Amino acid sequence: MLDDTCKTPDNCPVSRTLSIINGRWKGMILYHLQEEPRRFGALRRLLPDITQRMLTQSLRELEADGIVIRTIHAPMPPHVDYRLTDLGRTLIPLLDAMAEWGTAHPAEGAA
Amino acid sequence: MLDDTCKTPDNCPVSRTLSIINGRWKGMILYHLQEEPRRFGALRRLLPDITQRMLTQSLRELEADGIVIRTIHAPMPPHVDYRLTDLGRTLIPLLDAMAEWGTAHPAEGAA
DNA sequence: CAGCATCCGAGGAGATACTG
DNA sequence: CAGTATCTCCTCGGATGCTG
Repeated sequence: MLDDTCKTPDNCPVSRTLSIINGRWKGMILYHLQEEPRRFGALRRLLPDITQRMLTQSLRELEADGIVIRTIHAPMPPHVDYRLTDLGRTLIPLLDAMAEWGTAHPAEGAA
Repeated sequence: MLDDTCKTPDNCPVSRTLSIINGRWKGMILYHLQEEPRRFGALRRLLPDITQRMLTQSLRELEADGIVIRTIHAPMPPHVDYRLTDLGRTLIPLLDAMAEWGTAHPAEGAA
């Protein structure tokens, strides 16, 4: 029974989980990091409409939450990649479930 | 392979799923509607910090997305309750998974 | 009881220019 | 290539007051 802990977002596990993947892009970034590490430029190509600013900011926040790790492979020319941490990997079933739900229920409310 | 459909939030099933439960309160509202229909005032008591404005707005958006149904049982004095639709009920496993994840991983990144 | 109308501040998010 | 710095807009969400 989580009712008692779900009076305010700060105490609610559901809200805390959501707060990690909130924002316009984080879900998609995590989605693209599921299979393999990706370079900054690779993510930009996978998400054509994201700005560098939002990609950097989103990755930094995910890093601060312990979800992704940033690895510098070469300083010059710059070569950085991002991969899921072990903690981040535990989110994969959740991402899969969301992808599945979104695929199974495409905008039924808007019909 | 969802990679091709996940270039922009509008096309990404993950993002579309998230867009339904986005915002500060929707996850918690849905959580409290899992078990039984709730009256407006009951939800306010379950979520002491939410404002009427945000509760109304969140419920209206969930209604527009086909996730909850608003039922007027008596016009005067007003008696309204909210319950999950069949579509809304399909979100329960997702909510459970999020609650479980949030419980299992309490702010590890902030450690 | 169950709302609606209005105002307002904080921060999410985009565009653009510059850098090691 | 992989960023940082600024500027700006706009939406989210809170506060308050009023209503059938």
